[in-house]
Amino acid sequence: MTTTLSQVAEQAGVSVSVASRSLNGHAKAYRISDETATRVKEAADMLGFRPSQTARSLRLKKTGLVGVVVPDLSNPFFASISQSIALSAEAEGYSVIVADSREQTEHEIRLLQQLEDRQVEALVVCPVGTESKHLQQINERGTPVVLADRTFPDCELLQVTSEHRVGAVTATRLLTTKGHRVIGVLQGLPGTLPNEQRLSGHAEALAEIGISFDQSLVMGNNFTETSGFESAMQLLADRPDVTALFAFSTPNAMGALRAAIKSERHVPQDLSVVAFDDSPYADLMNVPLTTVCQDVDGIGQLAADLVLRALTNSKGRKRKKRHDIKTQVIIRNSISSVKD
Amino acid sequence: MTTTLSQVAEQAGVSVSVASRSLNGHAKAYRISDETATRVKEAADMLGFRPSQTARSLRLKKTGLVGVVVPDLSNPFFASISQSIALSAEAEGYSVIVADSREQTEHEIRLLQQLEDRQVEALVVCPVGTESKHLQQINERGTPVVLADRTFPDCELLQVTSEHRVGAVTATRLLTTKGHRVIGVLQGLPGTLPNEQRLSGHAEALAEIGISFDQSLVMGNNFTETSGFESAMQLLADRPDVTALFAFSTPNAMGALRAAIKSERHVPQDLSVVAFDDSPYADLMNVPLTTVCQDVDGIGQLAADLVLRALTNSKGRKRKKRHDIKTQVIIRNSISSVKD
DNA sequence: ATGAAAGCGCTAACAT
DNA sequence: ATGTTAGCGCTTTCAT
Repeated sequence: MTTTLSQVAEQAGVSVSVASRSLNGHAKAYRISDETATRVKEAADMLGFRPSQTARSLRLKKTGLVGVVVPDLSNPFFASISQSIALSAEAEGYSVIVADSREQTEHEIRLLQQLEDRQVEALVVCPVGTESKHLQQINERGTPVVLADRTFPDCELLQVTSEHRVGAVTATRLLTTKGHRVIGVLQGLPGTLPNEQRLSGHAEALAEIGISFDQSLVMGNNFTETSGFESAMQLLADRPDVTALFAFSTPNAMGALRAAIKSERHVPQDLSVVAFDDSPYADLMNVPLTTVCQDVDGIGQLAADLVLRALTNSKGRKRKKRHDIKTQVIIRNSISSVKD
Repeated sequence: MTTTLSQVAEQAGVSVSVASRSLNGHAKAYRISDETATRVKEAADMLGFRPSQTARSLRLKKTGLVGVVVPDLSNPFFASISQSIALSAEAEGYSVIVADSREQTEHEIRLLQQLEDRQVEALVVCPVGTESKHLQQINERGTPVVLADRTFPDCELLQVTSEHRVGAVTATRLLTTKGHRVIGVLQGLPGTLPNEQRLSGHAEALAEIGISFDQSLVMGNNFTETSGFESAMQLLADRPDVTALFAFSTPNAMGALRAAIKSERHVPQDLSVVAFDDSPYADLMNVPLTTVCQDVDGIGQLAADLVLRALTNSKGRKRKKRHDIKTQVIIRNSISSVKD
């Protein structure tokens, strides 16, 4: 059914080695006569020969495969990152295997195992959970690993993420300068670095004006809309003195807007909202959202860049491990001054 | 560095065949003593043996790979489809290679070639362009191809898409029953089946009330926001008598909303808008959008199902080729009665 | 300038 | 119950 190299060789009346060399452009390096080379190429064309990548991979110990593991491919943030990797990889002749860990460490581990078995040459992972040991092990075993978004402190892997702390300081200042003093926080997944750094940035901005951080104003367990909605509902019920909300993700913020509607608070008159991360349609919302937005493409492209560089370059090169990508403030209309 | 089967065999003091059979659960089929089997497994564990999928693939002529080709992975619609395939495939032990064709046929062809060379066992493609020949050829050469979203008439491939025509009839009726007679259409990519079927459904709904379809009311060249915005601007300028817009995608609709703002028309008072396809936040828009929404997960899951079935089942089985997934109307607040 | 043959790591048909 | 060996399709060393 499928044509093999030896059939091409036979058709062209040469040996497999000559056929291989002719087709791989090693013709002159092996001083194969032009005439022979052409004959081989014609035979290959005629038979519709396509070299088996599987056989090649085995022989060359090079699969041309890059693995990508994300917690939720339907989340536009991770979809964009996957796309960046895919486009860069394709341009260099690599293919990318994507795997969706469904936010669960056990799946992540299983998928990584699978990818390692397939001998991907490098991995980009947006990890779940708070442990990086398994990732470091893979890296030590020889498959370069690049972390994106969810990174780890004290970790020797290449990492790309946003300036979460700085961004959160900015966001909170946006509120405090308008006089807000009781700010509810709709957090994402506790324990993840982005979440903790944003919390710490928030606390820092509060400290600047002499307010101490109040843990009871922090609610939520996930970057999802459900978490945002439920946290906002509870916060608005428990703490009627809250005048502003800081949502840690776009879905969190959407949940907050729904909660505001449901509890009959007008944004921004009765309640101010600021979100970490932007949605493409944030300006078309019933309340145009003020956001501190991440450079998603920047993160994806840098991750892609690092991973491909890891493939090409001398393995042992020393280079910067952590990369923190700047965020950008977009002022819209979801914040008002507190009235006293 | 990496352990091979023969090292395991040596360590366990058996031959490679026994090692292979023990580890693949063929122990009893080959009446290998339990004791031996255990010894092999222990050796494998001890050495951290992981069978090379590459070698396996070559030997078994089975790569365990499924290819997915989409026009734009950052589009939530295609991201969801890719996710469905990935999740289903992973559950069956397959891995998926995703490729992004950037809406260009030439890229699509190149990527498909690449995937075929990698000997993926099946393909799900959301094709670009109006030609299906290359896809049919792949299918005939032995790699089952399932088409999703962008399908083709008179095509023998398995296909999954929405009921575009029916959905469009519904959408247009939503407008005509409110008295709208001059309806602008913001179309997507002309020539694609979803686009043409929606046009035809639109014309059909107009015909029902004795209006003939006016081609000059149709604008746009893409499913993007830019296309939606520009088409709406032009339409509103050229045809001041337009009272309603029918947008063929969520991004098209967002463009329309921006155009409405820019040209100082209030939706729905001065202009009604209906969109084909829903956004998760459509209800939080400044104008909550009335939509005819596609069952994205339904499409993805069925496509995944068909493709995995094609791998498992007897190849020659006769089954339904085309699957049209129902759409659902979601009434919100972007349509008003025409005032006369 | 070309060919023979080894071998990548694995499975399975064929011994014994 | 276990071992030997061919071979999947390719690249490359080592002849010639």
